[in-house]
Amino acid sequence: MVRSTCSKEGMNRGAWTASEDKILTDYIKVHGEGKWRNIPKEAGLKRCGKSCRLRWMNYLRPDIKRGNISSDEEDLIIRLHKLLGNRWSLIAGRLPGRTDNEIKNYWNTHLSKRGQGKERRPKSNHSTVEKIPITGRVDEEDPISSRVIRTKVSRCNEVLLTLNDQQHRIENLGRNVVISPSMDANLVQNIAAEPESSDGSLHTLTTCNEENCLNFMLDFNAEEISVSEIFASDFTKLSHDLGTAQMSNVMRGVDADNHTRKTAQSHAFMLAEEMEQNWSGCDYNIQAKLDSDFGSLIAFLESAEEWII
DNA sequence: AACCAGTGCAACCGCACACGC
DNA sequence: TGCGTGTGCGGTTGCACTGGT
Repeated sequence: MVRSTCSKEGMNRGAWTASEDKILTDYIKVHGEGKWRNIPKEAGLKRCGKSCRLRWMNYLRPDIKRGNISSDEEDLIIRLHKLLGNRWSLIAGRLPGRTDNEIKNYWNTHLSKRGQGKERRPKSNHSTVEKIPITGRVDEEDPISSRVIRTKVSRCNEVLLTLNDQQHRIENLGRNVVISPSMDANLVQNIAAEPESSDGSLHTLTTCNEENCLNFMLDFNAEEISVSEIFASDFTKLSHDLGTAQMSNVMRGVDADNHTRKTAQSHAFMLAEEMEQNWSGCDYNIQAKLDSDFGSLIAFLESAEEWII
């Protein structure tokens, strides 16, 4: 197999020009994304397909939010990195309008140094004043810039949290419900009050309030919780779409079609793309303003960190 | 003014995965 | 099942820019 490369003869390399950007943007507007390899030929660009894809994904898409990383976003990046490691696309999926490349660069230039105690705060406006990219765009005013950058989660190097601490289980309920140490006592009461699932293997809450955005962390008839799976799943959306009862079944692995647990998990994965739009809101009736409210996500991360520790 | 080191980030590279045949 | 292709991802590189000397 001949791998695509951007070093072919006759191909442009380096920074994109405004005209190249326009050609690519116009082409994608008409034909849509995909078939990147064909784009240079059909659009008349002297760029390789991968380069076109990268340029579009990272700079030309209308939903890209460019500019300074806010303190909330920075905090989120730090926490997510703590949980997920260098899985930039996954992290980017939780940051509306941010791309994996941007987050990766931000981490490498700012946050990793901070972790090493070498961080220097911006010494001048060099890094605090937003630079207008030579060929890039600044779309901060774009009303749709808050949309989540969709990143596909395909690689699965799972981060597994093994919960050996039995105090984190409500054994006396006779169910495998994993409880975060920080979980609200009322939530635990809700669990206790919840009718037991038919097979006793998994429990889900049907009540959820804004303070307790952790119920989707309840797992799953297993000793382990896969963080990556949680991040790649959309239990909230699932529950919203399917209804609470069906959601409960899906999470239990016995959905309406009597699919296996594995099927249900795959189901969650398949719906992962929808997750980014509203995953931070656990309340079935609340569509959180993801772009401005990181509270529930941070609450979850704090909880997850406690589990790890 | 010229040079140099540090910095930020766009772009590239190579690998891995998903999917269709 | 194996292979080829398309795509996504993370690591790395290269270059423009800035501030200090």
